Amino acid sequence: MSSNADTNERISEAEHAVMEVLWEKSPRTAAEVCEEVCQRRDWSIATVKTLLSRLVSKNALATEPDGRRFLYRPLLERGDYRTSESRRLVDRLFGGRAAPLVAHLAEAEALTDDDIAEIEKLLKEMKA
Amino acid sequence: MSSNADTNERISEAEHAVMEVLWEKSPRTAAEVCEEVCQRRDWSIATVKTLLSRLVSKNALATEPDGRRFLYRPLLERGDYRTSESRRLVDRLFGGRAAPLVAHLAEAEALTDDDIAEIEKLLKEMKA
DNA sequence: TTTGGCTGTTTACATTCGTAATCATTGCAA
DNA sequence: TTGCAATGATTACGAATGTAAACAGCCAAA
Repeated sequence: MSSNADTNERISEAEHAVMEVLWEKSPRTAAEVCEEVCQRRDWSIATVKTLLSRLVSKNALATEPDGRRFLYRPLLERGDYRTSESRRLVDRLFGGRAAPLVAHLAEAEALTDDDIAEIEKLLKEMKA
Repeated sequence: MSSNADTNERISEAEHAVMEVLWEKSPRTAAEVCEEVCQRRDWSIATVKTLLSRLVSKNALATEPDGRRFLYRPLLERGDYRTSESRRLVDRLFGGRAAPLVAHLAEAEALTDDDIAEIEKLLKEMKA
């Protein structure tokens, strides 16, 4: 069912990159998060600290003190985030219906044969 | 195959609302666009004019003079926009694979039975 | 011919976002 | 004990966005 911390605030793309790191493993310090993303995104530690703060004030992350620094852990769950972002897209672009999205992906050839097979299997299982 | 005006610039959500109106029917004047969205989004005509200008400078709309006003028509195609936005989401949230997105929608119960039936039919047709 | 509306253009202004630099505190090494 | 290094907090600042108001040009009605 997935939980719900009241994360009404919207999470930006840069913030999302930080969330991904913490979803993968948490809790972590700011420095540890930086180790994971700073090279890839060409960020400085300062940037990471800013993003962490913003995520804390948006209630997407919780902190626990560890000596004189913080350990950060997600409050917002990855599944919930995926759900809300997916829903936003479907609402905005496909009138709220998911089927047209899949149709579109199919037409746009964004689906490989493997994807198609996989999705069919998924749907079959769903109905069972 | 869908065409390609070089619309590199990102289109914001408010701008997208304007695009939808013009995708539905074009060309239209600023006033006509306003008729369609101003109530719904609680915008003034001034806002619509700003958005139209920004879309023109982003190469998403073309104008043709009609007397002393402009008629606006889309350059960016709806299908292309949907494709790029969908791809963005899939890349950002699902590692670039569409199947996990569908799986997620299914798990999140964002798919109705009708959706599932419809998607199955679509996929079946695709393979044919 | 004057003037009132429309039109597009220019300017405005508060928020959010991306990306940091600086500041203040504090525990640890010398 | 004292100064440095690490860490969170505060401040910064330009670009994009949402949302408009002000302005300038011009056609049509009076």
